Amino acid sequence: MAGVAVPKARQVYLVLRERIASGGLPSGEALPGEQALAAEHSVSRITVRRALAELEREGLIDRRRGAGTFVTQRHAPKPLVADLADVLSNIAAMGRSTSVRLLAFGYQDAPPAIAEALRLTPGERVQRSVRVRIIDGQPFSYLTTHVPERVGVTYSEAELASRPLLSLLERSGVSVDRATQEIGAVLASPDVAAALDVDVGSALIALTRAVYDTDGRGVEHLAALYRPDRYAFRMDLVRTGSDDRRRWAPVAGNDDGGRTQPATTATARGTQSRTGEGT
Amino acid sequence: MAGVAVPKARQVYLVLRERIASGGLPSGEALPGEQALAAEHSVSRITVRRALAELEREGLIDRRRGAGTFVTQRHAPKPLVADLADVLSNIAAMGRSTSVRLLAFGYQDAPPAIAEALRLTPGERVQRSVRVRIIDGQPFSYLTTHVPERVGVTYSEAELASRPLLSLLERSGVSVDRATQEIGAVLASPDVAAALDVDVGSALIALTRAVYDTDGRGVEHLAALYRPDRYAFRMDLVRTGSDDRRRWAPVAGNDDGGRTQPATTATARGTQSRTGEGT
DNA sequence: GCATGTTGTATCATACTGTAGACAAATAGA
DNA sequence: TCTATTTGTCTACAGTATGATACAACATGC
Repeated sequence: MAGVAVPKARQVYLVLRERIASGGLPSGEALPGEQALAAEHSVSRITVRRALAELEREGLIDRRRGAGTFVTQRHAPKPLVADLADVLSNIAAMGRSTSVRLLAFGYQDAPPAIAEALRLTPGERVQRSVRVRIIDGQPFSYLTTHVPERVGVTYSEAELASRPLLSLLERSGVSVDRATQEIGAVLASPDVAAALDVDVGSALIALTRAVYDTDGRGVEHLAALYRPDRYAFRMDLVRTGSDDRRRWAPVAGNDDGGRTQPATTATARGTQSRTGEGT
Repeated sequence: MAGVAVPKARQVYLVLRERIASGGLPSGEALPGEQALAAEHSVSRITVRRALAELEREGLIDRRRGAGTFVTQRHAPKPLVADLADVLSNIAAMGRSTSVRLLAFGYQDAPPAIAEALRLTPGERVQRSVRVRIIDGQPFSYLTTHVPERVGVTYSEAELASRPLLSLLERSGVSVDRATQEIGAVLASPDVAAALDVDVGSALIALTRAVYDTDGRGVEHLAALYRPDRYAFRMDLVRTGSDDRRRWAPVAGNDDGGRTQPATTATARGTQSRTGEGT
């Protein structure tokens, strides 16, 4: 890691921000003193102060000379929660205003990874588009799609910017049948960070989806990146089966966009590890 | 961001590492020259060289004076893939050797966020445990659980380290009924980073789950963090419904662990997923 | 009041980060 | 062979990050 290390001040900043966001340090709560934080993280007090200064600049904490440092009252807005059992439904059904910004649009040879996922012949032409989805004026997802050329030519650049891609495909006569998606996590690269208005190196949810028609041909490949503070996936499960074969089954998506939850009215989000032990 | 910025060398390093891992730069492919990379990222050549030096140290690239820089052939091992539709089944069924390391165990007052999620009375006592799950000798998940004291006392610390928590609960007479889980992404804090053997500030998948019994009482709260290079969630969907009410339905977890998939050559390699209790 | 603990400020020293330029050494291709 | 390109190495310099220490200003509780 020579030369590419994360500065200590940033590490302390990240830990404290995470602890505040996750509720580990409730609103109004006093933080440990700067000396204590310095000892806890094995850094100097000045380094701790840099981290605290950044948190204060962002309005997460309130520092009062002689008194201490306190978590600001104002709660961060809860992220939009999408039910994974019905991920592909129209997000507009959730009653939020969304818009789309088209960042790139064009045709090219299919990258190897895309061609493999969509079962295309190597070197086949695909349409590539990059879109940013915006909710209530703030970007929350960065979508890169690849579509085989024969499918892509059935709609225009303008249509892509205004209508969901899936509905465009079905309008074009594609009989969408199956999809496989995978969820992971990645760090924000500079271009994505700029588009989503986050710092480079922020954590993002990564969703990769391949959609197939009834003939098993790939018709869409989606690589989506979501801001975890504005978007999360939820899934409700019920325990089914007899005693000797108990297992879990997903609660099928309902049409209110997943608002009817069996539990958790206030989706406690990101309940994250309360530090301490380990190593 | 004064004082808590990510160094440029690390940004370049992260971007290139991501591009290699994602297949954007296939094995054997030549990278752009150092001058070109410097221009592309708007940094000096020396900064680019620092990033390349780190990539070379990790064995991801091969640099040859006079020739150029090339992506190493060796493929990174693909992550273990878990089917989200059957997430809570026993991971042992995957035919991989897993073990657990218990990092913390004790009783305490319920943190506000936990109490809210499990619908506990404020200040109720809970059992807190921190475990790291290891597969094939390598850590891949960091699990923090909170269980109401009345439930927690029915099993011992040693049992927690050796058996899935869910089976312990059912053995204790708890009638597990429903669960809600949410997926997001976070950055690794120092303690988690050490336990999972990753750099501080790495991206991790965050899964938060609340489990309830038939009376709607919370019996378990799990906050799990996964290394995305060793673990990912997958979900298969089919398009159902008549033309006017088309929507997606999850493919229920079947007992071949979801081997009957529509596609996903990319993830179908060999051992297949049933998955991960508590995991 | 006054002791204590807190944050704010200042100083100095050291190491790390980033930039710029120049040149050497090796490779690949004409 | 010759040329252009690429990586390897070196020097110099400015700016930033981190650390150690001391002291000032303020708040709280006794």
